[in-house]
Amino acid sequence: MGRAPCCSKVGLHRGPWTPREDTLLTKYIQAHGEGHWRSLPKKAGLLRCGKSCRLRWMNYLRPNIKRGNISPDEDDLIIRLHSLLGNRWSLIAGRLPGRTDNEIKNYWNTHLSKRLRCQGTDPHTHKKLMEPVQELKRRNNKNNNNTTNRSSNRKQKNKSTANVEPEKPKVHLPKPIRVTSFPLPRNGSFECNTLSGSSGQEEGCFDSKVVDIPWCEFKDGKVSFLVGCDDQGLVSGSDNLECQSHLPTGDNSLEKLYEEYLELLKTEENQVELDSFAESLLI
DNA sequence: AACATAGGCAACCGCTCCGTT
DNA sequence: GAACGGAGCGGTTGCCTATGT
Repeated sequence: MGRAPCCSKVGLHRGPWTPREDTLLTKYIQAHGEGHWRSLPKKAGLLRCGKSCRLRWMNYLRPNIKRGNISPDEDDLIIRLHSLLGNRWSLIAGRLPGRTDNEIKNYWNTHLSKRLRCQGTDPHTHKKLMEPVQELKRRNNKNNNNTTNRSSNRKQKNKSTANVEPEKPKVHLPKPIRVTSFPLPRNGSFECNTLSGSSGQEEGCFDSKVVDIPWCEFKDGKVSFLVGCDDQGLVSGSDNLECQSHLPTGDNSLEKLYEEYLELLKTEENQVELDSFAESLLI
């Protein structure tokens, strides 16, 4: 099913955004709301592709975006979520208030995967490696790897990993349910008072009619939730349609969320539930 | 001080999903 | 059911900065 590119690339700006472009985009969205990305640039007076506008807004201009300073708690949560969900950055980001999928993806690739390797854990499978990989000192491969440019270096890196690990068959994982006509900010707030779409309002949340429940499944007439949908802000339970799923946004609440998550992981029963849920996502 | 290289991150690309016609 | 368009996602790239020699 071929399709035309999302926009004509002729005459469009690319590369880093200027403050002026940021302002134009922000003002337009403040006035007209998100969505209609394809037509937005023209209306906003931007010479940008709609996708580019969307990305810029989602990752940098949205309100309540946290930048940098990922806390150790967040680190740990990312690692645990990755072990459950794999590279499904948007889902992981959805559990971390104020964080974007792009930021988490970058952070994973540049920090966490290395750290895991150093700790003797395979960052892909989260299983123990035979022996921990020594932390690579800067430029320690100068003698071993005489690549002169970055991209070939990267390609080399990819090749070498491909040699180590058998190539995984491409599996198309199910996406989270999108029952929305309005894009929900993924910075931690989503609402699901009921699945019929009536929404509670939370301070700081966008006005939304959205139910975006990445970790819930319908099975045998029951609805099961994993994280973020029960009255503790975390996991589990069936027949829990009246879930309170407001993810906390404050520092303490993130801590609380994390503690509850750990608590959940401690119990074998819940671990099984988490595992089976994760499996259900992968099938 | 100058250069080479690795690290980090913003942005792009291509693909898939979903809703509409 | 097919075609199409909008939107979202994950992988990859390219540029700037930091650091080592």
